[in-house]
Amino acid sequence: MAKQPICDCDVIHKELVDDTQNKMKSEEDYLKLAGLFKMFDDKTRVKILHALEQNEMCVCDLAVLLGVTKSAVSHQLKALRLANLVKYRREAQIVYYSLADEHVKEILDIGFNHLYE
Amino acid sequence: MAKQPICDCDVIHKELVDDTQNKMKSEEDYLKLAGLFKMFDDKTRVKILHALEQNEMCVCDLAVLLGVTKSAVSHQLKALRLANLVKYRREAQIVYYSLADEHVKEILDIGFNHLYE
DNA sequence: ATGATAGTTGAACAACTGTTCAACTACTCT
DNA sequence: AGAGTAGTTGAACAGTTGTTCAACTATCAT
Repeated sequence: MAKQPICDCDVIHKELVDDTQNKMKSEEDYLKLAGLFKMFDDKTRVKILHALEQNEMCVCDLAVLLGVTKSAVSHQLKALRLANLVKYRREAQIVYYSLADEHVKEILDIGFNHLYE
Repeated sequence: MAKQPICDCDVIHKELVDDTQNKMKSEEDYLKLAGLFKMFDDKTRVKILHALEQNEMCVCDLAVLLGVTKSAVSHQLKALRLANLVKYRREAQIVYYSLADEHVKEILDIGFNHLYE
């Protein structure tokens, strides 16, 4: 049996669609953008990022602060590291994490601003 | 058998943790913030938002533009509506969607900026 | 009223995500 | 070398998410 078509309707505003099409970015850009915001879409991750905005801290500090296991924190930090949102330095057994750059703070701020208005 | 403790280590930097604790926001705030960014964490949704930044469009236009069913678009638009990120007006059978406010554009822009540097 | 088009909704399903557990590595100290 | 602490990793599991399908509502034209 036939698959359902993508849109079972006339294209009502062809010019508008074409104009928009031209202004759109690449598939890859949207994927990257979604990937970036994905790092801010989870309660634990935003807490980690906001905490690191206040102070550089180690995995254990964050685990205690957030009330989750070291493992959970470490997994999330790995994701944040891969997304280049946090950086770290090792001092003996302890690994200290901090925000990678000002962008992270900017994104958090614009988000908080949106909520408080 | 006993549950694994949240952190099987000494709290190494108690003062840092306490200081950070004081600067943190409420549980609810982080939930809302994550909820906001969740609307930007999906390829289809950012495409919809970026498309609506260019032009006001109806559900069918978006479906054709993005190559997904009307249903998929409608579901996502509902989520975006509930998050107050898009608004709409009905004209006969056709429902036109557009961005709710400048904040959405700001968030998209800061995201794109982060990618292009 | 009937038929046609635009849009919405809920169920179903597959794919993805976040947490924990358990086992591991890395480093320090004795 | 051996014990102890900090951190990482992969498997497993439950919970969530995005899409489609099918059935619905809403509006318009005849």
